[in-house]
Amino acid sequence: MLEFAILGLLQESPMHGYELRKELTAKLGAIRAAISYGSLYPTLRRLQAAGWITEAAETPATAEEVPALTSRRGRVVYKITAEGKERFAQLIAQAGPETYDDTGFGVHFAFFARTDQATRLRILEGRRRKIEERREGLRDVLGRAAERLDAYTLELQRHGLDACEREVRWLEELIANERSGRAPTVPNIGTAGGRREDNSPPPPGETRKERP
Amino acid sequence: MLEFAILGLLQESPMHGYELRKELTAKLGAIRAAISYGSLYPTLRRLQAAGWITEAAETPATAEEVPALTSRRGRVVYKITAEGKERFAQLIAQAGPETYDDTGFGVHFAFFARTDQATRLRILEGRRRKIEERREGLRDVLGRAAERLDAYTLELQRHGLDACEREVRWLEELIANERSGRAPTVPNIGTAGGRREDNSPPPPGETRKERP
DNA sequence: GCCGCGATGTATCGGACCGATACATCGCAC
DNA sequence: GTGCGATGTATCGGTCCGATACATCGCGGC
Repeated sequence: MLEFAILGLLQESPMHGYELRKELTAKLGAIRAAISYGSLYPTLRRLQAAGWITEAAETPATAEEVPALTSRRGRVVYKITAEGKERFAQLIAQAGPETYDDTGFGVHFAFFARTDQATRLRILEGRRRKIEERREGLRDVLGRAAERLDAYTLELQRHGLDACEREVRWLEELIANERSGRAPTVPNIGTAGGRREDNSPPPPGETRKERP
Repeated sequence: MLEFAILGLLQESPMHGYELRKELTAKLGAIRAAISYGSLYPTLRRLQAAGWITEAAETPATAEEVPALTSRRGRVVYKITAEGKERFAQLIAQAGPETYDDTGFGVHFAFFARTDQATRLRILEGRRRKIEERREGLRDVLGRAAERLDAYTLELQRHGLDACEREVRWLEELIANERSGRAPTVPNIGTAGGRREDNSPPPPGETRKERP
């Protein structure tokens, strides 16, 4: 999951660890609290070892060989490699069952702008099925085993059931939107500078559903 | 978290691993999918080593020394010890910040029937504060940094914000309920048999809020 | 009669991720 | 001129998951 998110973010612009964490937190704020350095840095090292990202020099090589003492350990900027982009595409393509749990779905959804429409549809439907299953489970418990559970546990189930029903409706809307081609996709993705080299789908224009 | 849930469940009745997992899944179905054996069994061993649970013999000692071959490895039933109950009470009392994240809160809430009212209130308010913070973060992103993010990411944030607002309202209701003494607490907790030895609060009678 | 198969049941292993902790630099307010 | 919060990199122990292995039991189909 972290691997996927990092590769996705670094395609927008090179970043160092701290920045990466902030962006990740902003982008995934709806899903999870904040990713930990204890997983971020090891993952970065792993991705680098695999050749999917590389370190980019911070100061543009004009340093006159001076340091050696004070050992000046500046920030380490990472950028994605061609292999990394390939890897990211591959991770999108093989969206498996783990893509449908809460975190997995959220992270994939956050990068839907870099995902082709067919895969978007597949993921949305997989997620819907999973939530429907959870919903049925909760209904079963609330129906059959209600008297075995205390009032607080029941209230928890009710709240969970409510959230499930709500998410299914949300997913239905998104699926209908995808099918009709009016996906909520925004044109400009990359950072400032106007270079446009991502494989995002053709932008069919802003479409927002109005809330009644 | 798992430790807490196991100690809580075993206070209702002795159980073996498989059963424990099923009950856990039923009770926490609204929170998480299903707990893994890869964490359940090691945790059971840890709790046993700490003296908080013990193995209870499955067949009531009438086995006539026969086995030794076929090695008949039957199910292992665990029951909580007095120290275990103490540990559980202690875990409730020291409900810290980790109690307010999604999983932690859900698990604690599921055992509110074994939690005193003051602690229930403290946990509900802590959770509310945490969700309010997340909500503010999402509002910030949707307000200030909206143009930096693509339409899918924005939609994710909107959905998350909606869920936050809904949960805050839910928590407000629960808090008001607690304050007025009309907590949704059910009298009989333990398994069949009528033994009543838990420290649950006095049952003020079923109180259900009607949905308009 | 026996064969498969799904439910029941215990267990381990590698890997992902978290929370706490440590430590260093920079700018700025007091 | 000094403390302090933001920026920044890094490790360690521990929790939990997912895959996998393996054994038993009851039941229906052939």
